[in-house]
Amino acid sequence: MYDHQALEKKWQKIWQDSNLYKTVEDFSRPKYYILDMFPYPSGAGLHVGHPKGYIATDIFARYKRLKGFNVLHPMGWDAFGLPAENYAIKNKIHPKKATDENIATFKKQLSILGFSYDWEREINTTDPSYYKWTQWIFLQMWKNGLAYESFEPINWCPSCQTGLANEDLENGLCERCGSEVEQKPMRQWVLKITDYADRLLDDLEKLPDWENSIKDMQKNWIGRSYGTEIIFKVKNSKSEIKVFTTRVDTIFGCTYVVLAPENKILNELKDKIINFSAVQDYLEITRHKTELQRTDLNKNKTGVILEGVYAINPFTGDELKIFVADYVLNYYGTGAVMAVPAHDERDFEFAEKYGLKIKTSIGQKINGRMISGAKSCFTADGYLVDSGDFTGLSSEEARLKLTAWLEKNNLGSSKVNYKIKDWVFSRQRYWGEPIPLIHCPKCGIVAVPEESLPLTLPKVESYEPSGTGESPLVGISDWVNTSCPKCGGPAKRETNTMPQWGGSCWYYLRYIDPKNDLALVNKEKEKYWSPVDFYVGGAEHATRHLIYARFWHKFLFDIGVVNYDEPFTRLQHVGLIMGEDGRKMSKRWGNVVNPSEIALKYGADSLRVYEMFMGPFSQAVAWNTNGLIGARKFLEKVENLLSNFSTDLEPEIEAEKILSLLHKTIKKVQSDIESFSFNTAVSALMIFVNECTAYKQTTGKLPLNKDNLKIFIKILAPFAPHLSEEIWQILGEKTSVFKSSWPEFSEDLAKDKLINLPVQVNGKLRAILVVEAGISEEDAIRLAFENEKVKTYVAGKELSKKIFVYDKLISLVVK
RNA sequence: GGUCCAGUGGUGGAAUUGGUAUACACGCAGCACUUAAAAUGCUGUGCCCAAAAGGCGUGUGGGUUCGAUUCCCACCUGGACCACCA
Repeated sequence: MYDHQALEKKWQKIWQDSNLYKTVEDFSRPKYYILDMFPYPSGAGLHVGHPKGYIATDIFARYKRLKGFNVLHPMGWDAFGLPAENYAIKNKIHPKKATDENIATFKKQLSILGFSYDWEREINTTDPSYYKWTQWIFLQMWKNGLAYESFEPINWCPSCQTGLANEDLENGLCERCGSEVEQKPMRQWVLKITDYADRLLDDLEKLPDWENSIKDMQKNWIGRSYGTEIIFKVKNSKSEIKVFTTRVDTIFGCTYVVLAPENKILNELKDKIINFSAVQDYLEITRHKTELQRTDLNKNKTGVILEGVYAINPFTGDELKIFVADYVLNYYGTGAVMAVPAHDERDFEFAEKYGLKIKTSIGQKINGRMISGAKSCFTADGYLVDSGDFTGLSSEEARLKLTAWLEKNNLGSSKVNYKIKDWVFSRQRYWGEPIPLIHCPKCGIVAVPEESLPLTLPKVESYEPSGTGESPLVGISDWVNTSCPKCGGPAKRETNTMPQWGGSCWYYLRYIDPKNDLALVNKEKEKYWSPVDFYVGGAEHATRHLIYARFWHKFLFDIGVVNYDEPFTRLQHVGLIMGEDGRKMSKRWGNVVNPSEIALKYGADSLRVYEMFMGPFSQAVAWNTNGLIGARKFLEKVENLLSNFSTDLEPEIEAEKILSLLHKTIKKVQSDIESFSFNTAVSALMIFVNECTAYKQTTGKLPLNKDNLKIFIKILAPFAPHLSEEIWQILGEKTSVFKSSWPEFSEDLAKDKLINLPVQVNGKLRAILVVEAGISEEDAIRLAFENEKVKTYVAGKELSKKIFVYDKLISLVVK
């Protein structure tokens, strides 16, 4: 047993007093920038799941320092956002005060775990000297036409009283409070992320060290699809209906056309629609539906025919019925689709319900014969049937030829569509960065001059949303009423604030140069430290933070602020730690485990080792206090083995086997840290300690001399820094183990002299030969045949095949 | 419905350019120490069989191979993300 509390406290103080983790600006050394996704400092404090990623990056940072790298490993706070604001409303406390208190709690909790952050670089997104630059970036985007004002309907959360981006929804519900989101036309600021959609997608190729799962999620989210835009003329009218389809090859099966309820063309056709009042009734019903009701997959598809108007199929000249139906979304493609019930399930469902014609235009070739006229809907590619001049072509060929025909006749063109929408970037709430724009009745929208940034948040009496869809800032007339920077006349400030995701889009750049008041980041420093070499955090950020940050970074690259157009070279996501009951840790289930309590009771080192040992890093695992005790026992064994070293006999013997094991362990731990396989690294350390303990028990001596024991402490140190530092000093060292260097292993020593060589007969394991490594095929086979066990299986049989895999196995086949 | 990932002992998991399946840890059982318990140490622990020998065994079924947890095909189950995206 060792007194972890005293020991950990002692070393944390010494490390802090000696500034051990201060980043040195030595540009001559190779750098390594390893970053955690910075936390939102909530009132609830940390639970044991939060530090999992921080422990991993801490181990990695310590390892890289030992390897001789100049390491940047900072921490900060993503502190704007709704929870602090809601807390402020409830308790009448300024959100800044609540935020500062939470940060203090978080920082204390983190410090107990012994992380090696350079706290001199701490940043806070709510600090005006920080958000000055968030505002500055916004202004650059605005000046470059990437931020625009829009009045389109957006997602509105009635409970949070704010507009939301598409990314902020979960199954049509507000991700934060679970309320049903309404579509509400709002004045808002939007960032043109769609301008970067292609680069965001294509440049994923530049990121081989990102996990595929995250890249796939981003690809999905961006959702690029290649297709064709087709013009359907409206009979006896100048109006035309544009549709987007990826399956132009099915167009000869098109039997009607469907418009989204919000499609503007409805207004154009108004006078021709005989049953317009029925149509209006339908639009009214749709308007009152929530997004959730409209997109519910189980719902019955509904729609109304537009009597008296017909669309013309550009290929066949057929007159097609036109419907309005809310299964067509106005915000994707053109807000209108050509319906091919024979080859699209949604259209099929709709056509069946309303008794519409179903016409096959794609068939399959089976055994060289065309099979067409499938009874239900056939959605795969095939060969065109009943398709005029295009009959017989494959779907793929047809798409090219049909599109070419449309282009030639000015009836359409090839077109790319994206699922990703422009980013709704304004919130009607208080606790966010003010958008630095001014509305002047004469000059229009004018930027706050850069030299007067930051535009700070004014103090308000009440943080309640105004209830009118505007932020509480509208009530601060002193602040709102200002003069136009251009003409000097009276003008009003923009009262929307930025969403929580703003500050986190570029924070990793600020750590490089956190106190610079003249620039976002000094160019020379940026060139040295950027990009982030390794970024670790939760997978829930795959389609928000990580897309947003890549977008901003590319923009910053385009305007020359950064020197490379991708911000994060390697990305690793951390798996959740679930409660002991297998459920997500939450107050609601009463299964939250507090890391500070665990660290005080069992030691920070035990917690660190356990969290790394639990299972594969990226996988979700349930917390288990017994498992934690196992990690604690391992450290006690280490302590027991080495801390009373000075009273032990100085070992003269170098037990050969254990020396070899030591070098194997260095090799294994090193490659496991590099690949983030901490669970097997810990296991290798345990195996080594078990062997030493067993040796000591039988001989009463340690199997290794002091220098070799020090090597072991070096590789243990990143995992259990406090205990390792203590033993390091007991072994006679005066400076920190973290000022030493990572040990080199000897390939020669790490190799086994004797190996097990399994012998299989007819695919079944029959014997294991212990032989010298590097044994020749001839010798190995001879030994195999001399083996009694093998003899019983091969005796009297004919040998038909023998396989020898060098230092791996022998496989004999007999008949 | 789409995209992706995963199914191995009582539990967390290990092993993949195809080569001894179950490392390491937890749990459990037995033993030692103890008046006793805890702690600690030792031993055992995939299944069938009293044991040995042997057989079976990595979700299910098939295939390729001297050899498959690993590769291929089909299916089942679970998870993550997205979802009427035309």
